Amino acid sequence: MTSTPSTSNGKVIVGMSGGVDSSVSALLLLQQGYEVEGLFMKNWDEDDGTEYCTAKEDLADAQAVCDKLGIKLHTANFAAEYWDNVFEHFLEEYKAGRTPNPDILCNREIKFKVFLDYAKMLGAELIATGHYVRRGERDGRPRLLKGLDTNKDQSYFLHAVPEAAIAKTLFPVGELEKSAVRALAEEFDLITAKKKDSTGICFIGERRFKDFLQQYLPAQPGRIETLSGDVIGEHMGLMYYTLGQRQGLGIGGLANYSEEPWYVAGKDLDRNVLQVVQGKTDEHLYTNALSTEAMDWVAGKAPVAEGRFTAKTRYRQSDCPCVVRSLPDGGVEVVFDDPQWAVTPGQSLVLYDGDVCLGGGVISATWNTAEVAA
RNA sequence: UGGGGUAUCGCCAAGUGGUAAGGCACCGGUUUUUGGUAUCGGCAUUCCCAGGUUCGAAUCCUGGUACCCCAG
Repeated sequence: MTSTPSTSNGKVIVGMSGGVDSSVSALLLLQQGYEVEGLFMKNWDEDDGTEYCTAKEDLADAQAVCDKLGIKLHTANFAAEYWDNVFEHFLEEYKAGRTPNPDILCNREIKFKVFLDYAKMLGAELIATGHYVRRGERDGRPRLLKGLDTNKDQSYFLHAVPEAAIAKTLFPVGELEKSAVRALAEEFDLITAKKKDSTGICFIGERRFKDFLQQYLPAQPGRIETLSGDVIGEHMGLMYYTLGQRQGLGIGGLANYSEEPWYVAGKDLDRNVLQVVQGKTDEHLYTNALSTEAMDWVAGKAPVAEGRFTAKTRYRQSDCPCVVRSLPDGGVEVVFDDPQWAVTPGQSLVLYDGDVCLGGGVISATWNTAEVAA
């Protein structure tokens, strides 16, 4: 099957998750002549009573793939770093009533920092991951580009990785469609060929989210109110809900209201009240402007002080045209051409210039402005 | 305890003699490396209870029970 690799291209450590994407990444790098080794990271210790042995299965799959490819698999446990640099911040955000995206931090702090350093220790200058993004170059500098498969593009999650790390990373599947990746896995008889894509927080996995949070953040029940102040339910704690959320509110039919479902439109932290509106198109679910905290620019600094770009406020969203203005504190203010649905503080705004992912920042506030985007 | 009204899935609610709509909620699947969204599927052999009429009733009759409103 795979020919004996010539080592002419140097040594690269592939982050093997036990999924099909990283499996095929390793395969492709071998074919490209790299000296390939794998690393399986375990960054979450299941100390909670519940049993989730998926990590064990993933390791077994990663090992099986490496055996098949004839490469060495290292293992490492970065659980301490994950807890300190990702999870604690995750909990702090939730406590503050916001909705963080831990995987973005995980990429910046773990996969493209701790892992990268670890790879150096193993004698490799390069790492590789199974992300659907591409590394490009413009003006002699490394760029983070969207994956070719627009349906799988994961640049949203990597926007906070600095260009120095991007420069040392290979993204073999970023050039491929997902279907081609699976076909390759099948062709080379990799055990992960038909494995379902993993979801849930990276390294933690799929959970009943409210139950999961409840293990770390105690319940603080309060009222659910309409914007006009009618009390129509009870919530378990504001941190368990996010803007635009429909499921889990437990609001049934009400005599003097329509039959439309209810959505979370806001949180009143002072009164511990969850504010809801009825119907997905309620105007209070839309905002057209936002500000962010200090940005993570892939290139290290803002491309321009002000300009037109496109942006995503959540993963897998289409690119939305907007005007971006830099703020003195390193953040940006963004005004969208069109109103955006349920933009949520704590989540990340990610900016694009065509296929180039410029960077992004955590959304700190949203509002509506009458100001027309230039 | 005089008068009037209502009792159908967890909630809202169709159905007035022909063999239980729909929505919300909830549960499960799909989509998805956050949360969320979206999407598909499941969800009352039974209509407050007990009798009766009828070939046949949630729908008619009788008697209970509960709640609501107006009178006291």
